[in-house]
Amino acid sequence: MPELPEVTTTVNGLNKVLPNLEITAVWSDYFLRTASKRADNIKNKKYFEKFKKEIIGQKIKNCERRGKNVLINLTGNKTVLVHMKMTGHFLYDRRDKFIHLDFSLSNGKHLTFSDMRKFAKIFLFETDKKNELADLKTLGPEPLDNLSFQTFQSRILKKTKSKIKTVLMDQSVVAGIGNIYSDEILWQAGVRPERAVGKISVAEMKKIWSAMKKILRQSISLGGDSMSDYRNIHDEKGKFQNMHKAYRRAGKKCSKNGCGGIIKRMIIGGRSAHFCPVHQK
DNA sequence: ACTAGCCCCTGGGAGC
DNA sequence: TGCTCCCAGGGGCTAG
Repeated sequence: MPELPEVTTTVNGLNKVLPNLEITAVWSDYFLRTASKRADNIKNKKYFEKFKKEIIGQKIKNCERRGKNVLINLTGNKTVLVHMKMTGHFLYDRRDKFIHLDFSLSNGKHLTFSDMRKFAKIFLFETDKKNELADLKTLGPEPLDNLSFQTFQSRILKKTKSKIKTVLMDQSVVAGIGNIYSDEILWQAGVRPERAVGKISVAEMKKIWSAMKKILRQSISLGGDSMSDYRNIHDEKGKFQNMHKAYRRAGKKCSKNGCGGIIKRMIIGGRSAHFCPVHQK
């Protein structure tokens, strides 16, 4: 599912093909069977018509990532925000069975959005109001943006009683980490996902901090994780799923040297957590 | 202010 | 073969 490395991969791909292209038409069928309760989402037909009218004729300036959100900056002080949620991904000049949004571009090609489970959240806002946008201003710092250990630790420790996995996945603490990477980070750091944050030592916290940076960077270098539906904009799979040590490996041997543990699965905060009961303490 | 639990959604896999 | 049931889960929302 798209977490920081996958969204980064998508945005890097989009920035290679989209800048300076004009949006000439927009199509969607999101609202056919899905009536969004939120007025500001293209799943709402009225909103989609307005969205369409406002972006046709605008040029794409560039794309950026903030947390798990894709921001497509357009001319005319407009930005499209896309949260891909579980199964969403952009495709350039490609289609698949689950296209629910299609931008026609001035070079004759299409930017499409595949979203099997239709969980995505997509809306338009005024670029200069970015700092006031609730979806963005509640996000914590970017883990790969010179996030110091001191800052990381102090943000984590605001939730002393909460479980470390839940806190790592809390977007207001640190932005961009979801279920896959929280499992992998904690496996690497040797810390159990259900440990209360307040009972984690400074040495362990440092291991979590450095594992977070290492693993996110490693996944970006592998083009992200395609165990589920994620594909890059050319419909190619990433390779991080081949590196999993914990996520979805319940019942398999822990691959840490000399460990001998068997990966276990448990539910934490309504999400499945995977960990090694031997070397993760 | 916190958390637990439901909801959105649909394909894939297991079981019969 | 084909049906039913369960599972995947980010994040919004509500009830407690």
